[in-house]
Amino acid sequence: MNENAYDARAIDERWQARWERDATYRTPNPGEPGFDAKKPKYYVLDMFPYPSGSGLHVGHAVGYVGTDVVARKKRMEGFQVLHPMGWDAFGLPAEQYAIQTGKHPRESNAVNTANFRRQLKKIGLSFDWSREVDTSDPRFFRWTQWLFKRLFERGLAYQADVPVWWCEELKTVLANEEVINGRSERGNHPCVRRPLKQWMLRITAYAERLLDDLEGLDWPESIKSQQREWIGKSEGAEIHFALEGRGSERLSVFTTRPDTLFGATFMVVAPEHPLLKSLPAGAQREAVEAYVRAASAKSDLERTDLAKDKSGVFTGLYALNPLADPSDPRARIPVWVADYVLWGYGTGAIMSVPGHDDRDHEFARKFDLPIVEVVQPPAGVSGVAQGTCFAGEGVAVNSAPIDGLSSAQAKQRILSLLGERKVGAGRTTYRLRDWLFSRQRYWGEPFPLIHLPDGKIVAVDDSELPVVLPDLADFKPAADGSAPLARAKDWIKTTHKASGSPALRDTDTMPGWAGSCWYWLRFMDPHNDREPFSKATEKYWGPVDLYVGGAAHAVMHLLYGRFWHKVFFDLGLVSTKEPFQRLFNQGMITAFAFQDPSGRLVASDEIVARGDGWVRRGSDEPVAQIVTKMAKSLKNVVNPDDIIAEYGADSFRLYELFMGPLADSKPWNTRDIPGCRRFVERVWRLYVDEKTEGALRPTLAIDQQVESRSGDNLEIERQLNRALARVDDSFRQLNFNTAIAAMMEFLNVAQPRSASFDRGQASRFVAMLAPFAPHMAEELWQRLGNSDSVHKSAWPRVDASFLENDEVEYAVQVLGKLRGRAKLAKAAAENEVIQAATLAVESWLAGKTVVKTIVVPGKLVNFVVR
RNA sequence: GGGGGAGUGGCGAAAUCGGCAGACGCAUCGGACUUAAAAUCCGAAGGCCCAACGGCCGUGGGGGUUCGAGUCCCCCCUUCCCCACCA
Repeated sequence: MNENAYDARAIDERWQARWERDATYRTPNPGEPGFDAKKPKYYVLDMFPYPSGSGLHVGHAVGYVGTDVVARKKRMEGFQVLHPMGWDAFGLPAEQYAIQTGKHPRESNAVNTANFRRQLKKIGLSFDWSREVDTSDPRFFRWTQWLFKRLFERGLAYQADVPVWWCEELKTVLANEEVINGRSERGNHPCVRRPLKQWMLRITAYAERLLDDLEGLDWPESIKSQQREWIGKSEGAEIHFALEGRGSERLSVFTTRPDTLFGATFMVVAPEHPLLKSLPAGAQREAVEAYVRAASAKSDLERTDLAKDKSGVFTGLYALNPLADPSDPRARIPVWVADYVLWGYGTGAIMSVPGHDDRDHEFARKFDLPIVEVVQPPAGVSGVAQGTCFAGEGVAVNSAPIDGLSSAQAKQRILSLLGERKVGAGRTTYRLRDWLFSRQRYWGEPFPLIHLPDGKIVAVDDSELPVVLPDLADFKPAADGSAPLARAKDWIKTTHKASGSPALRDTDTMPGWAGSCWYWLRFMDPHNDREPFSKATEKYWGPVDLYVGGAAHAVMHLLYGRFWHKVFFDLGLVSTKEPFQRLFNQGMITAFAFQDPSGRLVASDEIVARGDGWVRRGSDEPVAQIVTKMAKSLKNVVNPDDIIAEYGADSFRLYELFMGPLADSKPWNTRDIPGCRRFVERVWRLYVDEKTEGALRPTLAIDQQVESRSGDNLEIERQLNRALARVDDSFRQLNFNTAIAAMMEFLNVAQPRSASFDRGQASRFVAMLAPFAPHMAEELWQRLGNSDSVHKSAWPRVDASFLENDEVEYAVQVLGKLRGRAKLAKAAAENEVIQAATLAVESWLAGKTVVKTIVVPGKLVNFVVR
């Protein structure tokens, strides 16, 4: 085979092996050999993957290719770049697989991570593999446990009896976030609520800071707003109502509209409210008990789905408006129970103001309860007087102490009245709940906690970490919900180091999120066996400068990670308040799928192209092309291995980026890849003559210094600088599609002028290409006679003097429509421009009067005529 | 119901500030090279009308601002993602 023919596989393999041998992408830490304190740092991080059994598909890879391009360019620009990769290895799927096969999850994890590592290496990603971490490795989770201990010591971890989501199929407790419409997020199995003793993390203590600190972050606005939504801060008041005939017992409610207090015509408590457990015997009590029983049997799905149709029962109790004149009959308010009031939010009880709250309005209509107007809407807006509900702000009416005040003033007034009488106060409530942090599962970090004979729970000594998982043959949770670790009888028994007394280990494990709450810190100092990471490395590397991943993690991972990070900040372990300075969501890679006329999906491998459409193989039935997620069931999943085998890693990388901006979701189309492959080959032929022996085209072998450029060489130089400027620009929005287009345009100019393409230009173009097509760039760089890696060379700089031509072409418009063109010197004066433009559109101006002339220098002339 | 995106050729997409819509690529068509094909190179191509010169229309739809709108404003439609009785 010809030495000079482009051979993607040989080039990929040669340079991947060389990079590995030379540790080209190894990044030293402060104090290590090779560390250069003068260089600025840049930490570019991918959301590390869960190493599933099915391997990477091209959708996972797009983000990794994007960050790789960033990392490579930053290195060339003189930054010390931290760009690591690892495995988020604990979690349910590995365990489910283990239950089915009887194989230890550790084994399948080793197989899966090996496969992921192999796939990533084939893409030519410049990770510093010496920093690889695996959250299921004891050397890693030792520190997850150590950090949990710090939370525990701070009182941020506590045990509580909570009604939790229990999935019978998975035999586990799930977090609120893992249950969607009453079914498990993973597997879509039905879930029910059930009280169990669980470990909770007090994330609510950080709600305010998690909200406030979003401000300074360079994150997509949509993610910030999702986090704000999730934290759900609302300001209002807690008001205590006395209960008729129940002595000092109070019913407390939370409201954001204390100004509507006098419009409360009934109260509603959640079915779980303790007040309901002490009702006097009688018909009301029986009705309430029946209602509560029915409500608890309902899944959340039913409770929310039936939202349109409100249900409820009168409890027989009356509450008393704390600010009303007791002789006013309106002061006596009936208390109902209804499941539209949620026990988990606020106080689990509300004052119902049907005139000014849509839900209360609906309830009042259904049960024929009185509706009183206490807020007069602005003129022209309909309200209670017109038989509708008005939820906005207006002027208080029918509310003796505040009549005539605006809603805002009225709120203040009511708050001070409540304060004076000690029947309420301002209160801020968050939708965010404490985080249910324990699982009754096998494949997770054991809690580093032990139970003493006196019932106390204490952490094990730091020297006893890690608490490793016992080896089990059966990983299944028990039918009663107890954890699999409870069956490891020898493992459970231990000794309290401080007192020497016997103790039992906690048998719960942490949820899949635990490792991902701090892994970016471990990457900074992955081999440290005295601490999770040293202060010096954190001070140097933190925070993450660019964090790239899917929007799927908008809330949970990013909120949990921020929470832990803030705790670390308070403990003095980290020097920044926030872990991720810039967050970027890559778009989803979708794929084409096909639908038959009835709308059913047809697997892609059953489709053949016919004419300008598609038909199902072996039939004339036309099918329509649609865009969907990549899914096994649609048989439209694309594996990068196959693409790389056919086209090479560089063409694969270029296509991933050329499809569109990194942030956009866009459909994969393997048929488009040859365009990128062709680009790669054309670049190759610009440097290498495939028919002759030399390593380079003869013109490039000569190192000619160009003093003053002219002709084709000048044209190439201009296009090179234009391309470089566009490539530089593409790093702001990570729309590398435009960078690649610019390099293609350069090629279209340089190729026909290859005789004038000089060595200096050739070097700069290879350098520019290096982040995108690193293998071929390295090969050409070497052929240009360099001994060091192109990836350690300096990023070329734009010479602005070549960005513009001396001659510019003006577009000439008449009444805003393009009618002609005029070539002019760049420096041409305005009257010269107008003169030339007039000439260019003479026939369009004939017989008309020019009433106005607009000149945009260097671009356009527009004549407004009559 | 609420929040956030998106809608541009047959397809993926470009288009700093409001200034030549469709760059770049795919597919398509034509040409060169070849015994032939592939590859490669050169060229055409938004739609409609026209023999042609050329003209008209055109960025989901309808209004508006402007000399000029894919871009700004108002209304509407479609679609994707997230949250959904949070008082």
